[in-house]
Amino acid sequence: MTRWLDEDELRAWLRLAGVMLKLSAALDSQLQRDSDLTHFDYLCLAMLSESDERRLAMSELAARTNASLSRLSHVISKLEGRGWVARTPSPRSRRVTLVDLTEEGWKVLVAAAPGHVETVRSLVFEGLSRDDVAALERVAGHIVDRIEGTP
Amino acid sequence: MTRWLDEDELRAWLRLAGVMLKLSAALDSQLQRDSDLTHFDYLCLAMLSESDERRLAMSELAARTNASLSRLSHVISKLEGRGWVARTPSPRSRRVTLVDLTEEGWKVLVAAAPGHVETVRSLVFEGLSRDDVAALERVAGHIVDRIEGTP
DNA sequence: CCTCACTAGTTGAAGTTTCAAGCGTTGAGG
DNA sequence: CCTCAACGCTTGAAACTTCAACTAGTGAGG
Repeated sequence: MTRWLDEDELRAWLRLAGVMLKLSAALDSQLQRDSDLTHFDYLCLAMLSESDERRLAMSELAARTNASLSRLSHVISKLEGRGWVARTPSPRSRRVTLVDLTEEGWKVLVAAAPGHVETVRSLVFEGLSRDDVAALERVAGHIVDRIEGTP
Repeated sequence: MTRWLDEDELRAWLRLAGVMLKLSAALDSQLQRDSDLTHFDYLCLAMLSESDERRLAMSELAARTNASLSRLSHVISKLEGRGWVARTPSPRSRRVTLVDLTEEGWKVLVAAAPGHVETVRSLVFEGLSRDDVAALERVAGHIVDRIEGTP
């Protein structure tokens, strides 16, 4: 027997589903319009910029951006084509590919960041109390944990 | 001057971004595996099934599924090809297209629902308190409202 | 009545993501 | 040493989404 969602859960679920569809669309469209970047492109550049030497192995970057290696590989090829990242073989192991953020890529990220952060602030955090932010972190963390615990 | 996110906001934001990427991927993959349906396909069938006469105009369905008309049109063509929905011109206005859920489509939805609900329950609600559910609804509602208020 | 801006929907191409298959590398066990 | 399964990554095709352009119908204002 299926345990259906009760009334409260259903309302919460529909809103969460709305957030997933609309928020990611809104972020994509702002970044696309202002910086010719996908939200996922942005995430890649941002993760690289925050790592030591601004460089990461493909697998590590895939993990940090929650993406499949295949998706990442295609996107990195695109970004590489634009000169924003560069692939270099790892000296450590010949099957590892390292991705570097180039100076160009860094500039693109720096130029895109303010608009993106502004959008996130205005769509998500504006008008949210401290408690709301804490609850958001707690609940979102819970969901991510459950997903990662169920492969 | 950009107002950056503070520490708490940043943590909450990274988790929320994780939810958007991972939860929708998880839902898609469960539905794809078990019922050969996209989460968006499922939403279309579900919205139709809950409406009067199991029929809606394209625009109305687009609004309820948070999709562009173009995206919807392509997907409805696919579902129509499988015999799960049918397009009929509206008697009210010749530019309106109505979409009906067919008997076949209804069966597909009924077959897919338990597994989908089970997945949602297990990834989202299992282990969440009443208060958490309320907070989720409140915060998610807040975000959706802000997006809809900023077109 | 017209006109014209707007609405509803479709379409094809371009861009993105997934899927499945494949290639070379590594390392644990025999 | 070998072997072979697992790892890290890439690739091409298929599936999906977006984008821009387009058809056609509607209705408010003149």
